[in-house]
Amino acid sequence: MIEDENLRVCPKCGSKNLIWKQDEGEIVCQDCGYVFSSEIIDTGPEWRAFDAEQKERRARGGSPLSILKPNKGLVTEIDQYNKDARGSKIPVKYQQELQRTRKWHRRANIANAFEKNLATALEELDRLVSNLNLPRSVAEEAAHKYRIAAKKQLIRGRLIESVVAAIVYLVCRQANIPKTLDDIAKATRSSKKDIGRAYRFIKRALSEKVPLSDPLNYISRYASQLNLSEKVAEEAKKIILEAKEKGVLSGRGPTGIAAAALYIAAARLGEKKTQKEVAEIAGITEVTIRNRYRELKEQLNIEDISD
DNA sequence: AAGACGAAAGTGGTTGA
DNA sequence: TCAACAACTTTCGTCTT
Repeated sequence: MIEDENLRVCPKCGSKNLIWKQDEGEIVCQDCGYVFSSEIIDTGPEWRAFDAEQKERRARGGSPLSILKPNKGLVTEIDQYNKDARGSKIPVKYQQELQRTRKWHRRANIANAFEKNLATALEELDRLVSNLNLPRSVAEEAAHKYRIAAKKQLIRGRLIESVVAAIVYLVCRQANIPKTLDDIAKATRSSKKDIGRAYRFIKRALSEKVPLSDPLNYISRYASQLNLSEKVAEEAKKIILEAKEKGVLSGRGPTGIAAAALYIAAARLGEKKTQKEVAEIAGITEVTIRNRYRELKEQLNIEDISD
């Protein structure tokens, strides 16, 4: 992925000294610390054209693949009546043979449906993973899990897109890759609600264990998007670690905690950002930052921001 | 004028009877 | 299945810089 022409140069400082942090799904500039988030890459010139074209095509006629889906009028059926094309009865001695044909036809169709379903899913998976700039291992793990889910008939009545997104989310969580449900939802056409529902269902059905997501994972991404220095990120991580020890964080959303810690750290090191700025990047509101900030201040003797 | 603060009411999802 | 509940959001008035 990093071999791609468009991604060779840091958009901020022009450096070519980039590394791909597989485990976090991010590309980081070694010189200025800039993190290529999926959003930044999405709006890049080459990608946008590609994306828009694809979107348009889909909007106009549905994806090219949809015609391959079952029940679009392309499936042939052999009906249950033992009549030939003119409507006259078929001789009994041929009926058994017909029955056999019917059976194989049905089996072939089922196998095809399964394969087609899988093909659609894998295509969608591929698209999602590259849109979100996730490492290859995620795609492979997700494909594996999808296959299992499909075999267990867990997809019934759910949009393939939602299930794929749900599984990607699940794999990210397990790999501690800081992507929120919101991030994933933005890269698909399914709603957050749908994906969440599919996620919970799949998680339960496959009895997958998912660790609680850690605020620490979000720090470097937010810090980069806010143009904050590496020092601030480190400071924020310290704050979170300290808070963890005192057990202040339970039950709170990880993004809110990360945002508040960054807010404090930035102010402390003279790179102050407004609550609004931080809130926007973290996808939460100012109120939540204030609440977390207040809690952190009470529990760990943190000085006031204004000085 | 913009940022920070917090109260109050609303939202969507989880949990437990 | 429904009501209580926690976390978070929206909205708004007030105070501070």
